[in-house]
Amino acid sequence: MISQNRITDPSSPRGKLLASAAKLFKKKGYSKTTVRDLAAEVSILSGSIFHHFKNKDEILFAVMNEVVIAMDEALKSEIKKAHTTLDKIRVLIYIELQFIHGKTSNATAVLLHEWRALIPEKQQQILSSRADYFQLWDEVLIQAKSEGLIEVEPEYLRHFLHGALTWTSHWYQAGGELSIDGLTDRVLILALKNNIDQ
Amino acid sequence: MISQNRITDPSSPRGKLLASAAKLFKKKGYSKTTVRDLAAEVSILSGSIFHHFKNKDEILFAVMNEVVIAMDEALKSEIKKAHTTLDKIRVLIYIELQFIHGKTSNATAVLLHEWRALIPEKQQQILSSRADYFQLWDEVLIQAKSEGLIEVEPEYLRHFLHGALTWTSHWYQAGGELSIDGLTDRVLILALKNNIDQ
Amino acid sequence: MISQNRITDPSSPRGKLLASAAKLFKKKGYSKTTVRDLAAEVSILSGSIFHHFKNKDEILFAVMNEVVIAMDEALKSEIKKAHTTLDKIRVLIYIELQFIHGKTSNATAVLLHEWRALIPEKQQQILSSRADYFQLWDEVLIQAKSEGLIEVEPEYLRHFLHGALTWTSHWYQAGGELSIDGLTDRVLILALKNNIDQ
Amino acid sequence: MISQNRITDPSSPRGKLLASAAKLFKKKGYSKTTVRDLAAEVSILSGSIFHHFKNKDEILFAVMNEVVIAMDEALKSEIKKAHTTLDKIRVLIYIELQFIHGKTSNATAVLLHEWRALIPEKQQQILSSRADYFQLWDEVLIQAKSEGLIEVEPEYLRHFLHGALTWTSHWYQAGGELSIDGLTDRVLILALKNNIDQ
DNA sequence: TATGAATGAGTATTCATTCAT
DNA sequence: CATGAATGAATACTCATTCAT
Repeated sequence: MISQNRITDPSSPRGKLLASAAKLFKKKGYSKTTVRDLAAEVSILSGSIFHHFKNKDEILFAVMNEVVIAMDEALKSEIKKAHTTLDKIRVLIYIELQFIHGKTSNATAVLLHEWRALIPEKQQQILSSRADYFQLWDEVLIQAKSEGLIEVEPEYLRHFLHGALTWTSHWYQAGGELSIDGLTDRVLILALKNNIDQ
Repeated sequence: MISQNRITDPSSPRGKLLASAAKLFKKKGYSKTTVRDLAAEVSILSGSIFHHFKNKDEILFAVMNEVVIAMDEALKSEIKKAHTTLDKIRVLIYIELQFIHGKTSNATAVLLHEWRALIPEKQQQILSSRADYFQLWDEVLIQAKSEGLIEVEPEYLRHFLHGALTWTSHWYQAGGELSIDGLTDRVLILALKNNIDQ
Repeated sequence: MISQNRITDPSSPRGKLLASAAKLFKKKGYSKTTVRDLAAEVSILSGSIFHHFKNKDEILFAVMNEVVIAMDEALKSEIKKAHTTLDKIRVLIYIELQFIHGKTSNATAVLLHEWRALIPEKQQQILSSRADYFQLWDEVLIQAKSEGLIEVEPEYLRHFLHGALTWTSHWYQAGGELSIDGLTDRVLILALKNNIDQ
Repeated sequence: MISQNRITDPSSPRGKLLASAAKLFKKKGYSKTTVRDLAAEVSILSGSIFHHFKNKDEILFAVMNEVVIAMDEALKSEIKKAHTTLDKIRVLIYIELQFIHGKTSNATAVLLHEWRALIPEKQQQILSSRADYFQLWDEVLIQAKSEGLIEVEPEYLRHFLHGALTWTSHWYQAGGELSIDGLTDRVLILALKNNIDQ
């Protein structure tokens, strides 16, 4: 589903490093993950990390940046396939949940929860990469508002949904009794103006 | 509005330390706030901090614990004054927003965003203090469900709302064009099953 | 048995402090015993210690000095009562064991084992107070040598016996199957030239 | 004389660190020797110490452990070469004096005098390594007792001699008028039952 | 590219001591 | 005399980063 353009080959040393970094940053937090931890995870010595990344910041940035690119590409690709505005809203929610709970959950968690660990300069870079993604959300929600599908102002709704979705990483377990589709359905109910019976 | 039982007197040395800690932990993050930073903020020397708290962990815990207690007391007190279930749902949302964006916003931000920095043992303590607060939410939402006011299962809805509210700290600015009351209204729309016209 | 001249009254605040200091210094070592530990032991606050002693060094010095004085007085007094040289040697050994394992064992242990913790200047003071005590040992042993009671040179023998006696604090338990008298007998055997049958 | 199995190569960084640690721990005591002192002694920076040892405790342990191993090996090897029980007793004393006053005097002094500075858990490890050494002493002394060479019970005698020998570090100067052989002779006189004329 | 020893600035924490009350 | 909050220098230890091999 997700195209891998501009994404490091996961079987390369750099790719393995990024995957391990995402895993450890999620598990222990960025600041508590040492470069030595990371080196140990990929069975090299700490000094060798710096042949692949200039410094620890760069690793965090790369983890985040790759997931940002992947999310944007995935959303663009899936939105195209959706024909009604309702379907498009569903895609917005579903893709985000897929990233949070699917194969890229580690990197996505890092993007969402280690934001402040990133140095401000690089936060800006990520934000501008992420603008496209939010733009897609806004387009769909503005259309939905004009169609009377939603009630709350699109910008506010985007923030509300983003918050609700992000927070699922703290309580939702993929593989439990509630599927990601089921979860998507419930979030959709929140978003929509239920005036008739949807 | 908020009773101050079991809360450190804010004019005491300990109280000042806690307020400054909340401010700095919010601004720079717990792990990047040094004990020296904190001491400088209250114009004492770093060693003197340990006259008031056994270690840095204890400070984070105290900041969180006081806000947990205050939230619980505030919610209990306001819920009592609300007569309809609809009013009660509004109170759930309003109180949380008040804590996130009002006078206790620093401490509340720390509670919500520095969770992982807290050592696991103390996370447990906070969680059990917080159980009361969540219990209040559940009681109201279960009642609302039985009255047909909401559609999504109460537990899921609580998580969605909690996420949406928490996330407001990243984008909403109190004092802007949208008041906290206005913000509360919008969140309420999400929560409710709008079958007639609310 | 031990006269209390020049020794602090044990029921006075200073006396209680010294007794507690001896106890703690023996148990935890001087450097690991904090002024706060000591204050807690006598139920005062740490700042109050400095009304009784100028600094921590002084406490260690006082503990040592009092036991040095007491040992000297005890030995002088008991030697007088011994009539033969053999009896006197026995007294040398017995008194030392009595101090190491009797009521003053804490302070004696501190004197013997915390020597290096004392600042050099005060080590000199203790050494000169202790000269009298060693003088008594030397007088007795020189006489013993001239009578053919011992074989090894008196000065060496004094060191050997002193080492053997000091070391008993690491293995001998008063109140066990071997009494202090029994222990004295065994040390005496070492000291004496057993040419006939002692 | 001393085989170096299981002993760190003294020319390696770790070996140099251990030698310097032994020297400083003897001179100033363990607790008064700072990690910075130690680093300065080997001309590295304090942080680099922790490249070789996990913490300060480990350094003390390593110093003690190496000398314990060396003493055991030296004693085993020399005891084998002694044919009579009398010779063996002499070896017990001589080896201990060699360690206390010979090339390994620093480390041996640390083993004997910094015992309490070692954390209890590691004291146990040293004690169990040291059991072999004491076992050799006991075997020889028990044999000596059965041959009528000594009078005092072997276990007590071991403690007395150990104390007397340990104490020599406080007064005996190698290279003075009394040689280590001469010192050994004097201690031997203490140990033996001099019934005829030895 | 990988190693691993060394760096050096930084961290939380300790503790004897002071002093206004 | 006692208090207890504050001091401030010192401590062990951490860790991202460098660099000769």
